[in-house]
Amino acid sequence: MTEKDKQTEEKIFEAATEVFEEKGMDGARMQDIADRAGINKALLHYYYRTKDHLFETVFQLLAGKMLRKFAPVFEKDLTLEEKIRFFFQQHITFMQENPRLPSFVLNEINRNPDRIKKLLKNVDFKKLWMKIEEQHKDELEKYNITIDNIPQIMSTIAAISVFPFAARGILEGIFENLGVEFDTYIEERKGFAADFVIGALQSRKASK
Amino acid sequence: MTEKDKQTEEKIFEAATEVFEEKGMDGARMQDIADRAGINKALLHYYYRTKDHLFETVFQLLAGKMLRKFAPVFEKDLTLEEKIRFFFQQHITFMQENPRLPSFVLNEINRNPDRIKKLLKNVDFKKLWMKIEEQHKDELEKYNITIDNIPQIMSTIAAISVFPFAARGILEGIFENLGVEFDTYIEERKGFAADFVIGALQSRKASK
DNA sequence: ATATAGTTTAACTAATTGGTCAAATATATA
DNA sequence: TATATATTTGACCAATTAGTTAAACTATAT
Repeated sequence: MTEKDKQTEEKIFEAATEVFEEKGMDGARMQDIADRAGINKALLHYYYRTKDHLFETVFQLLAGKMLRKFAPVFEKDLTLEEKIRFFFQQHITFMQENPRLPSFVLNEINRNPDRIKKLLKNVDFKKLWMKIEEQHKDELEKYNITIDNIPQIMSTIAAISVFPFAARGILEGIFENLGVEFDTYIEERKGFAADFVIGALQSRKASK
Repeated sequence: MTEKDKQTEEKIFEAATEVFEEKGMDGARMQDIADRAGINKALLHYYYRTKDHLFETVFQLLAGKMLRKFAPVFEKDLTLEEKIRFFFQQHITFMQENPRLPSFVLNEINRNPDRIKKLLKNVDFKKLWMKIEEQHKDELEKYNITIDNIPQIMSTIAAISVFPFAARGILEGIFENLGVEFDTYIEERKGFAADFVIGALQSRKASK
């Protein structure tokens, strides 16, 4: 009972994830989700009352999963440069396994910005910054990283990691023209991104 | 006649642009577009037979406009570093004026990758590379930029420019937490992005 | 075995939505 | 002015879609 129950609920969740990632909230059809889960539409509504409810459940879990991928970086006992390498390695690998996730999450947040608030309400960014500050005091000074420029730097790191997946359609279109494989490009990117960012940070030594 | 004709067609196009950018193809409603254009739904269908036709018209024009913004960079007679500064300045300013465009275009291409082919079929990237190569031979050598790493470098530049708009919802959510204004962040970004990329490229001198 | 509670289904409903049509109105042309 | 042509409208249609319902089925506990 509980066994079968979980099986069905799990099947629904996986099917819904697929369909929502492919088609988005508006493009997704409950019938399509039911079909992929191998069940009947009424059963779908039995488990998740409405499409909105199902979407919200799927979205919050997926978006949370994606955002949490940023967290372990702050915990590890590594130098700043090692952390940057570690981050790109982990984050890009995660997106290789969930290639549609970034585009889906970004888009649905843009379409309804309130959704992000629920996810971020437990995160205290000021505290996070203080943590980094005491962990990497001298490195931050060396690279001239301050609370004032951290939004630019962090968003740049995120951009370099996430953008290839968010813009996959365009990149694949261009790469086709050039004879480049997207998968190869992504594999290379883990190292390239780290080198690029570390290089840029090192060049900041001079300033200040 | 032709006057009023153009007025109506223009009004429809503008309304459709707004609605499609906000809601996407699937979320957009013909009634909503008609309302915003101040006309009747039947008239909408009189000018653009179907929703698909209207969408395709709007999409091709907007996406083309966005992609063409990358072009002038290759024409100008500037040093490579000047070109990088010029690009971020121009491109980010353009997106300030069309803030929903990047997310819209990226998303609709991911949802239907064939759309990009029509846009790129007249662009010869190999030729473009050869052009850059002869314009900036020594600079490319100095920064160790080759045909092999150009996809990584170009996509990184695009990422740094486009990502803030594609991820605007999330960034605004985080910035709120930090007391940072998105508009200020974007204004700063024009310079920051150029410095960051040039710094990263300069650090590549050593390699090779 | 049988009563009970949870599970699954086929058939149905109500609302939304893209698209049509015939009639009305404005505009240009002869 | 009269006629043809282009534009605009309100009312309508057919298809799709989220959600409901009542009945059938299954497993478990007594």
